[in-house]
Amino acid sequence: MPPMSADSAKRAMERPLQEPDAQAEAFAVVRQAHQMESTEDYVELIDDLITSQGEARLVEVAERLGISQPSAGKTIARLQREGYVTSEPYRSIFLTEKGKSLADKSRERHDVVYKFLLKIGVSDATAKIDSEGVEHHVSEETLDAFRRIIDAG
Amino acid sequence: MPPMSADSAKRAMERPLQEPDAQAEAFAVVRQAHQMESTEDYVELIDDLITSQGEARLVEVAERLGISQPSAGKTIARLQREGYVTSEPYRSIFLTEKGKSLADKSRERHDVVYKFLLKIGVSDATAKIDSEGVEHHVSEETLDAFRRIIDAG
DNA sequence: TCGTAAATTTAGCCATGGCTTAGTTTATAC
DNA sequence: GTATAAACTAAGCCATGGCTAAATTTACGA
Ligand SMILES: [Mn+2]
Ligand SMILES: [Mn+2]
Ligand SMILES: [Mn+2]
Ligand SMILES: [Mn+2]
Repeated sequence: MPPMSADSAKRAMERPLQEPDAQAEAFAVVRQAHQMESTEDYVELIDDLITSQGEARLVEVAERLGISQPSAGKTIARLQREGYVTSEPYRSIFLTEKGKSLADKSRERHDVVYKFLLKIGVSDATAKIDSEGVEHHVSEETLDAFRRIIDAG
Repeated sequence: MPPMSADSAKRAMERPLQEPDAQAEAFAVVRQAHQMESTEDYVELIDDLITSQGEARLVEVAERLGISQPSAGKTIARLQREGYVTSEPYRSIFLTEKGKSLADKSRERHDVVYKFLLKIGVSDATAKIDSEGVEHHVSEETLDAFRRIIDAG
């Protein structure tokens, strides 16, 4: 073992390692969230497009995600396999019950995060950007804390 | 275009779509964050292990990430290719200057998120879990807002 | 010292989600 | 109605990050 610097010794005292199991569990939760992340973003976007424009076309989904049409199309195919959307070749995309319900849940959570960031003084542009990533990693407990602050005055 | 429900009409008014470019940019930022995410988690963990236990062994990195040793080993190999760590076969893992500096930056940001969650009333266990994911998606602007709240009273 | 256990590496599997290029179908404008 | 443009699909590439099984190296205790 190499010798320890004064700073390192101090940091080791103030910031002890977690239990291995607890730490592994936290990373597992993050991996699980990432597995759902693109599904959530897609169904939320599809639902928003249907609401705002009457239908969700692949070309618009791809443009708003900032990826190529074939990439978006491949993920839509997975979502169809998994029962979140339906669509026939060359036609627009629809949400199943399962997809609609996930979209509603995701939008609600996304909105809480977005409004919370605005509430604590983050700019609108930054709140939009940060909430797009953060939304997938907040537990119900944290969302409740966010809601309390949104509702406080 | 199918007809619109009353709820949908209301939602379309209250929650208009973003500009396509702005929305695409937000998703691009999230994808960029995800590209750095495992790198940040690894160097932060390796640095913590070196500080607390004198060295970082693959077996411990894998255990704390909750993944198999070969999976961790493969990512360590990438980190070495990219200049974040060094290690010789069957030996422990060291951080380069680049790796150490990323570890310090990541730990600082992680700690801000963790302390912020505690401050707004989230439990310790949940704060540990949520901060592990959220840390990668908070901008400097949002971190400053978090710091203000941590420092307030 | 030497045999066994632990740690590490190697090889190869899989899913996801990016990409480009080229072909096909549908929509539009004249 | 038909030519052209737009939208979509098909095929195939790549990197990441999971996994298991098997080989190899190192560490350790008797
Ligand atoms: Mn969202
Ligand atoms: Mn998102
Ligand atoms: Mn994430
Ligand atoms: Mn993390």
